[in-house]
Amino acid sequence: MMQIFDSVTKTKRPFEPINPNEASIYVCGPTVYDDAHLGHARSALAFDLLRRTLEALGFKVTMGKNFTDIDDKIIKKVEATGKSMQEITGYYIDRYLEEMAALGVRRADIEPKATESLDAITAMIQTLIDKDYAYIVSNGDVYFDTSKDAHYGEISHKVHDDDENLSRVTHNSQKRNPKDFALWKACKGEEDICFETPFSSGRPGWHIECSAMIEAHFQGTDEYSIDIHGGGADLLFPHHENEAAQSRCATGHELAKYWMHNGFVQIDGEKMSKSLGNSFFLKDALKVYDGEVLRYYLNSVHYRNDFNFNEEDLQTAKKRLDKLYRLKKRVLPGKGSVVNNSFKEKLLEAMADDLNISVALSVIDEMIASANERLDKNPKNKALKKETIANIAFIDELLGFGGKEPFSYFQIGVDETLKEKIEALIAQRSEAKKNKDFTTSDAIRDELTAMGIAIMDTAEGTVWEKA
RNA sequence: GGAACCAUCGCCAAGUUGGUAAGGCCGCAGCCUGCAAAGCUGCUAUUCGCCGGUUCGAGUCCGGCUGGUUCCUCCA
Repeated sequence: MMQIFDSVTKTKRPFEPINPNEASIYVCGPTVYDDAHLGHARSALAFDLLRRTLEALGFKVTMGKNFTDIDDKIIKKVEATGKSMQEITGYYIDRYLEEMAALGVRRADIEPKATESLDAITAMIQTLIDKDYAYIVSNGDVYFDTSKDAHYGEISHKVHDDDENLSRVTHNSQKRNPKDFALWKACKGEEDICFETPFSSGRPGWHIECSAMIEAHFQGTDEYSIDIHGGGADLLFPHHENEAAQSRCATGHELAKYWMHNGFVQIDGEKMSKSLGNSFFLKDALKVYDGEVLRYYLNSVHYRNDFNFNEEDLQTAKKRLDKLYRLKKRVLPGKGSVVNNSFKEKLLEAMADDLNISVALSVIDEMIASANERLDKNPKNKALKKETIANIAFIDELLGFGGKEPFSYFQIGVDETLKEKIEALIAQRSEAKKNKDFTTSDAIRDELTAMGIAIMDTAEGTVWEKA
């Protein structure tokens, strides 16, 4: 039984989907005005793990992740660069998908964009106006009236207004209540990007697009539109609170049965932010580190915890992944047989417990140690080799790592010229070793070490790895 | 100012319903090796930020304190 920590009730709850054996998930995607950073990666990775786990447990998963492609920041970028909105958003969407693919994140089944969902957005706003949950002010802006929703605040538990807060958000608006938020922003000038609607010419507010897209793309039931709504911890308020309110008032039922939020990424103990100058863009990380190693590292801490990114821990994570690939080298070539049942069950049990990745990784480490031990005792254990191949394939399917050909894994970043040089040196060393000329063979090994190449002598000959 | 979360070995990090501390990295000893590396074996927290309380028994529950982070404003 899958257990999910629901951020609204703040408890682990058994996952009982609204439709038997199916799971509908909607995750808030990026606003596409800039490159994705490690925080985007972590969120994408966390929900990729959720999706894979649910699928492994037998659920038919439908995953949606949106692209916010109308937004103040995008408009600013249009003004700053002179490029069209489509050029900008198209570029960053492509980059996002490319970079997430490098991390092994599977594409969502539904990837709606705000610009392609204007009918649904307009319809939902019109419904809210008709039902008197929303109002139009003189300049054409449309606001949601939070005082009309008795359940407003129940998602984030932020019910009470204190005077301090009121003074911060009230001014400069024709809002009826301080917490009311914009569903639709009317055109302010020629520079604006505007769409025609019955209420005014303008563009959607941030929160409404998710609600509208969920209604447009998911079936839902009388009680809920989707099973799980996810996103970064910062989205809980106001974004998800507002989404929940709009959907509740427009549809008459709750938006999601479970709400999940992932923790933040910090860099060397500090919040990642532009003002601190320590934003770590994924594209830069991928220049230095292999995508699979990054995936392993970013997923190695439970999704709800804050994640402190640093080089040292990443190298430690790589060492752990290396061990899996070294085992894979020992058991290949050959075809996999059947996954060890107890191993599979332990892995699934760990992941079913609100994605307990730490336990899952320890189960894998124990499998690796056990297989190595038995292989030491009996290097020709074919059945074990075949089972291990199957075990690793299962890890790749469930957790998304371990799928590469092991020799190429250890040779990432080594070009053909260098490779030939390394292999020539190894051949020379083998020759020297054969002649018991250990002075020469050790000198060659030192030379390889200086090149960042580690070698190891095995029964099948000398193999090498890029350190 | 209001609210939430977190604090476990040198480092990273599990530990729902209280019952006597997973796993990885590092380190030490050994096996293997020409020597290494890799792999394997063994060792490495009587203790879970601090102080009280509840209990036969608490890392796990309650109260207080200290430290860190986050949200309340665009944000994964």
